[in-house]
Amino acid sequence: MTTRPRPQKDRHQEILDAAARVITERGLAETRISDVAEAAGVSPGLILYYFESKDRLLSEALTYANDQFYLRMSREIRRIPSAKEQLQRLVDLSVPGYLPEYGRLDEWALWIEVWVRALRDPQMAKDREALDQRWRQSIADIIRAGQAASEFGPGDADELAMRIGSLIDGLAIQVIMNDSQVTPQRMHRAVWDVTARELGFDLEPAAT
Amino acid sequence: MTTRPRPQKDRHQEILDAAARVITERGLAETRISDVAEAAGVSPGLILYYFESKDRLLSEALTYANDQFYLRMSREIRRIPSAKEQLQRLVDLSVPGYLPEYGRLDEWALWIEVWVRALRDPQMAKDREALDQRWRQSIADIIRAGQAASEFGPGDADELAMRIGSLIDGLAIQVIMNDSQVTPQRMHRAVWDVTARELGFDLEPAAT
DNA sequence: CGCAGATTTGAACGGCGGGTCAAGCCGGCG
DNA sequence: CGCCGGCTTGACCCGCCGTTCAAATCTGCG
Repeated sequence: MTTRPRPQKDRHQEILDAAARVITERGLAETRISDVAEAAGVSPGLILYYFESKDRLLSEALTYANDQFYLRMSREIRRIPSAKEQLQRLVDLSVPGYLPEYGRLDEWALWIEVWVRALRDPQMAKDREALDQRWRQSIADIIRAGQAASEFGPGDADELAMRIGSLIDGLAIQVIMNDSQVTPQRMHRAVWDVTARELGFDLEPAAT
Repeated sequence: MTTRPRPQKDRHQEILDAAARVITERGLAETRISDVAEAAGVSPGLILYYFESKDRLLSEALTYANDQFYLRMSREIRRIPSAKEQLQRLVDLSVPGYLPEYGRLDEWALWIEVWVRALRDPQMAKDREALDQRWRQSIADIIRAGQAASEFGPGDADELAMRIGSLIDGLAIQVIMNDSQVTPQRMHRAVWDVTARELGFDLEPAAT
């Protein structure tokens, strides 16, 4: 009770990581406890020792993975000084498969699993909303910063963030699905183009 | 062999309809054959008499349902003479829950199930791409018609269709998820607003 | 009416996989 | 060194559900 806050945290995280990997690979529906155990290099029984049920494990793994994803992106963007370049970087990172070294296609696929699950699982619904809100928020923050620095034109930052974020979501789906019409490059151009128009700047630095 | 083209088609469709209803209600993952049987008012065995496996049944049901959805919308829009009003109607119908009498929230949810499944099922991936392509196509057609009639400004209709369609998708997800920030009204305004700007017309008829 | 084939039923099978548990293991502490 | 409690194992249990199948029913036709 007293000194047990973080000792087993390792296992906890290891399992969540393993679960995220398995879900990415096999899909939520096809993920078995034994798969996660194998991926984590432990016995199936141990999984249920750390998580009270398969459902809880999978839910936690999904939010955990998306959280990590966000944190990684967020950390990187925070370093960049100019708002416009921050936004540019955010767009680059938001296009699945655009930067080869980053964000493999499958990571995005986890979002879709989250959505499906959120349709029925109230906890997941709540988590999803929080995740999305934070995402829109960071876009809005960049926009506000850019407006303050006169890099962008005026406009309701939250509204603009919603629009840009949603456009990204909608296009990302097609890209993840490997749609023959919607390639990463085409998505990138579209997003950046619309962003420029909505924020009222020119898009000289077209390529990255 | 000779006179069997359509006699059992009834059952086939009845079952697909039932399956779509059950999936909408319970979610793909939780749908059992016996649920579909019950919903269709037949015995479980019969389901497997008409469909070679649960998987096939569910896949077919998903594409079938989305197909119906599209057909319904398409049929209605074709009646409208002006391109701008066609587009307006399309937007109205595309916002989940915007028109109370139409397109219940759950119908949209089927799309998400399609996406998840398409990630792993090649047949479903192919169907999904066809469905999406047709959808973008109809938007593009309206745009082209509007441009020909000088209702809209110039621009690559396919590109514009992709952008508008994707924005709709991205926003619709949030609305389906019941996001507290993204209400149907707000989505509607955003879509129509962006559409107006991209197509270069004014948005006097704001409300429907 | 009686037969053939298609349709429909529902009981039964079989495997899969989530969850349980009794038994070992291990590290620290007295 | 030996004990204690948390950690870990893997075999086992058990219900669920997709699928099969033999039998019942129905349909139209001669």
